[in-house]
Amino acid sequence: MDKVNIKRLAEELKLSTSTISRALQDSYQIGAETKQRVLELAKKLNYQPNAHASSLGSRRSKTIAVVIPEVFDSYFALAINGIEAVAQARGYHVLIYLTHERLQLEQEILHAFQSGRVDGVVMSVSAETTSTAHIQALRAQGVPVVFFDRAADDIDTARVTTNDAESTYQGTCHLLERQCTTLVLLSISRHLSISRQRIEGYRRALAEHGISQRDDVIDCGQDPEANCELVKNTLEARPGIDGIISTVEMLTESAYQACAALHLRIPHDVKVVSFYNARSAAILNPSLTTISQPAFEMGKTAATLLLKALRNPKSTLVAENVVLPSVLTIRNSTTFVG
Amino acid sequence: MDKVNIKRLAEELKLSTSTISRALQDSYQIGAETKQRVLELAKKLNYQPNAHASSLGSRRSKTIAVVIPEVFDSYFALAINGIEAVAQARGYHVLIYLTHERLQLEQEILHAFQSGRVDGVVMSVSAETTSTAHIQALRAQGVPVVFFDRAADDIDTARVTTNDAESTYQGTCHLLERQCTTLVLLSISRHLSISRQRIEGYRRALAEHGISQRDDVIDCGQDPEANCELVKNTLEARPGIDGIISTVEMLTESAYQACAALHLRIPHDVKVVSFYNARSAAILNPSLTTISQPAFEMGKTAATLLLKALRNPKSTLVAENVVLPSVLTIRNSTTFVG
DNA sequence: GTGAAAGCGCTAACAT
DNA sequence: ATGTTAGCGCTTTCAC
Repeated sequence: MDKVNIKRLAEELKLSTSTISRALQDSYQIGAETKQRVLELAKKLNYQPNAHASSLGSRRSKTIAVVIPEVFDSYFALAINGIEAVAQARGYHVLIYLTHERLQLEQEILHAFQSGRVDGVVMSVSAETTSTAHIQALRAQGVPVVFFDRAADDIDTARVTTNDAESTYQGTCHLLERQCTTLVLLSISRHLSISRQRIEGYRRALAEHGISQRDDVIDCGQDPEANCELVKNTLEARPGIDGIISTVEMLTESAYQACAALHLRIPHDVKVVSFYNARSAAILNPSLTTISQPAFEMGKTAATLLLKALRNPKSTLVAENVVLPSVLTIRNSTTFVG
Repeated sequence: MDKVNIKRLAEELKLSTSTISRALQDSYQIGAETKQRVLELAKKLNYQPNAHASSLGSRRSKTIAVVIPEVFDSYFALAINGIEAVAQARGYHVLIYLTHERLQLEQEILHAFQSGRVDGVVMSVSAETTSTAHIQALRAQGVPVVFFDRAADDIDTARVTTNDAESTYQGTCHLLERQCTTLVLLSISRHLSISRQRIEGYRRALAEHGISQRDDVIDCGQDPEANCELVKNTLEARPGIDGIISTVEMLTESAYQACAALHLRIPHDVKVVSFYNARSAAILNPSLTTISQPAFEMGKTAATLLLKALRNPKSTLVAENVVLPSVLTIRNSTTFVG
């Protein structure tokens, strides 16, 4: 029982390996009848093409990499689903790499991609990513990169984002319309483009309502407990706060728990709106007013753009910006309580 | 500017390609000084080894596959983190495949692994997986498979599970101790080993409390709305129900919403305990009593077992069963209300 | 429409 | 400690 490879098929059918190869690729040069025979024997012998040999020979791996900070938030979990859906449909494989929000890891990962392991990359930059030379270097090697959600501003490539500024603006306006007078915004990593955009939308809403605040952006970290403390301390230090807008799903928990610890009732004392994608929003205590990003679609779109670029050899990925809007869903955490 | 490969390095240093190859692999046969020179030039020229050529030549891909049903539940998201953590630490790469709970997809995915694309597989079977020939076939080809969470009973290999029966038993006892008299258990796919185990633990608890019930297992599907309807209909049809135990994170939402729709108060009218891993458990309305699996550790352990097996060529993966206990955390959804 | 042959870039005996 | 030499299994010109 020899291993079944292209050579074996060739021998059995008294054809050359190149004919077999072409037949398996459904090449137009091969006669229908021959194709038929090849496919039949391949199936009969349970032939499985060696992916590495194929990649080596063709210089295309049919593999894309997904580089993301974490998979805790529902956002990235849902985005993976979207990416995987289109990849699977097109016969592509998906390698997952987590940067754990560290620039150095991100650099190492991308650097290694120069080996040709992957044909392209779909990524969301880490919270630490200020310098982007590693991304540029990869692109210079001809590996296309598509950003989704968290993009690097200074790189001209396709990106799929949501209307960060606008949706935060809407969320903030919503709080203000519900009679909030003093707000705080929970943020991570201010040099992240999306963070800045969200803050900008927030500020614009405040400005339009004639409100000027200072020190109203709380920079949180990765540790939920520490963040909870941070929020708690802020709420204690400035008792007037009656509205919280959280820009990350993870921070919702900290906001709720900080309020609980201080016996502040939501929405009575403090109203909360959060970027949030998990279905649990509806069954929180109280149910949460959310800004939810179309995570699945964003992943799907990013992967689609990448695969499209991969189709023509001259992988020309133009600086295209697809914006998929988030939706504000009003629930009890911002109910007006006269 | 030629492409920089091992041959190029060899020429520049006037060494053979094999010496370069060995030096790069830190072989003991190579002199320290030579190694030094090779590594320096490699770095200087930004040499990146071609992963496919390497895999082809060595017949080892340094890649493992993760095959899971979905990434919606926090469980799998957390498990991915665990798997990725150990893979990254050992220089392995992680390919993600989603079966979307479909046996056919799972079969196709595993079948394709016979090509040598991956060195091993960490998997959780789909809800439809009754036949396991595809898994056996892969193992027969010498590709080791480690199960985590959802294992196939009839396959003798390493598996990492939680104490499904025992923890469900505990959760059920907890409900009974809180004076519940009529329970239902929300399940998916009864032929899944873990489902059966959980049901068994549940039944044992009931039996020990002298309770015999019928038709108390509700078989849910993948659609949250449909599941909600199902739960609602059951609660309506049998008004005595005062305790729900949900065996899947996703079903918690359906349980909560069904209760809300019927104006049943949790925990007053109905108490709820659920397998649940998301941090949001603490801020649900009411906060949820959970049985939480050590998801990250389970992923980590499964990957560790796989990589260990991969180290010795004779990939002997014995039928070893690592059980990491879940923890019951009591919150308000099961508070006793006299 | 099919075949011959030269790689793809690296690994791994086998030599020395 | 280093070199020689075959592959690994497939793709892809270039012939016919």
